[in-house]
Amino acid sequence: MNSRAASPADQLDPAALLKLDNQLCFALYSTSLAMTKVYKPLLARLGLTYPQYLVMLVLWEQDGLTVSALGERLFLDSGTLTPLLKRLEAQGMLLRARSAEDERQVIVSLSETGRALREEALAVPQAVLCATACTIPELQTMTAELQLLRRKLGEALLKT
Amino acid sequence: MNSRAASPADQLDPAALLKLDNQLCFALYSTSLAMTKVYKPLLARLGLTYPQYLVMLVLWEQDGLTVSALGERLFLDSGTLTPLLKRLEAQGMLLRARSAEDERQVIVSLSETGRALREEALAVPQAVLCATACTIPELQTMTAELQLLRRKLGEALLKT
DNA sequence: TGCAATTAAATTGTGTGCAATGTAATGTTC
DNA sequence: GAACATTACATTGCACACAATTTAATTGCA
Repeated sequence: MNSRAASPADQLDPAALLKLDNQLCFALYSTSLAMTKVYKPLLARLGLTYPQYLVMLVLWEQDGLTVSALGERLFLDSGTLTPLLKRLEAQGMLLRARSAEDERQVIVSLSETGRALREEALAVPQAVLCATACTIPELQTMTAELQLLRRKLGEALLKT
Repeated sequence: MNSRAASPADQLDPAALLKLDNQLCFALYSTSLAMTKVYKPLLARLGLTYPQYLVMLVLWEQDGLTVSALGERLFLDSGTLTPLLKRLEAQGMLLRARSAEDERQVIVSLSETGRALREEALAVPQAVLCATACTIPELQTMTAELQLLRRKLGEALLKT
């Protein structure tokens, strides 16, 4: 028998670590999916999916970014962004144009429609805030914790 | 001018709420994707994707569940699970069989291979724990917070 | 200058998520 | 007990994610 006391809740026991409800990864994964479901009806009114909304959020902050700059901001690659941006372009939300200085780059810029959509989007965070049933400080704390975790995971990935 | 002081960090300002880095949803979404990337090489050795791993975690806890019971546990529907389970079955990890009592139900049970895979999987949480560079209590706290948020979002979804 | 190495997007292929629909089995009601 | 509703799963279609590869433009360097 171990010198350390064993218990069902013991988080260092490999078997306990394997339980679904003890795993941060699953809490993260399932909560992220739940969040997307909350956004879905709100964004449907704007004609956007959740990843498309993220792209618009970035462009509303800074217009005229390249695909790779968008990707760095969102942690997504061209394989995800290229078709997504094409759909947004087809909807008339933005324009994609090869850069004149560097023909390899594609500059993504908002259309008038896309820029105007920001006004409609201003109501979205409030509605989500309400759905979370959390206070602003609670949300800020959790956001900061997740950003820190994301950074640590990113660093771990580099070492791989 | 408002009676309340305005500042760039003001979280009640609709424009500030729309900033990408102020949004919990994006922290959640991007961190969940980063977590999946950390799992990827670890699970590749087991021949599993991350959602497939989640199914195996559930079955290692309780074998012989129906598709809908698996779905309730993982917050996924049959449109996601059916093809995923078929792939796991094709890999020889599990068996799918119509229930004798109720022919509408499909019982999912581990194969010997699938049950044996648990031994290999025991090392996975440790490796992820290491990648997070967090202490166990930190992870437990964040997991509990996320589970609470998931519950609140689930309740908000019912009201829709 | 010439050309290999690098870089930026796009493309391809696989595997989810999920809404909407289909199908077959089971319950329910009169 | 026959018609109808409900349930459980499967299927279809669309939109991500992302690894791997391709294509085209730029850079670096001998």
